[in-house]
Amino acid sequence: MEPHPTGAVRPLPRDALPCATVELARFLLGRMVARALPDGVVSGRIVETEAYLTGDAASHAFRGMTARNRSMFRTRGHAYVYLAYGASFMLNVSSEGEGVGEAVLIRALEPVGGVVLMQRHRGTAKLRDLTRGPGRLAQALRIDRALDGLDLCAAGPLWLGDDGGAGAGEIGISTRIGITRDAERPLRFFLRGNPFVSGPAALNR
DNA sequence: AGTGCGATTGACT
DNA sequence: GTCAATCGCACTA
Repeated sequence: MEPHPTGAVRPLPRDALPCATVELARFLLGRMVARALPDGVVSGRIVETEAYLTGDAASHAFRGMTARNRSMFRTRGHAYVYLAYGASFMLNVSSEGEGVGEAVLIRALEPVGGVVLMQRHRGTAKLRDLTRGPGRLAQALRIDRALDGLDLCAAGPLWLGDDGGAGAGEIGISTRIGITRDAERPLRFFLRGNPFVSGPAALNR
């Protein structure tokens, strides 16, 4: 199917999302994230994800539910947004059922719609610097803690979508980036060869 | 109440 | 390639 001519991003209904976290992380590759703002809609294609699982020492939910991570425990398709290193917001999609603390981190997008807006938000014109990395894409889409807990399966300020474009392509797998505990698990997924994937080249093969 | 530490980024050598 | 900024949060006492 061709991308919709107007660039519209149809929301993905919840029952289209795989329940299992690793399956969801792979499923989301090639799908869209769309953000509605007063000046227009900004969107990008997901090219890199990571899974955070139950019993995973790298996960924020490892020690149970807290005020920060409670959105991870919602049923699949809800936003878990948190601030990392005091400066960068991270967008996750909750997975599994209500009460299970698992999620998929969106690590990189390929810019699709509203590039001029993204350039303004990021303070750079360079396409490759707009949404390569979880903190960068959050800034490009103006995602912050106010969106934590949002349902991403319906049109609203932020949603997951399918524009009918780009089939996923070949999926690469590696260890996750920037963690120290449970660092050897192959839970990072990316579209091989896509220039908007973050991380060191050695992990992108 | 105090402390240590990040699911990162951008500036710099 | 190296490295410091920055602050909310979870943990200790």
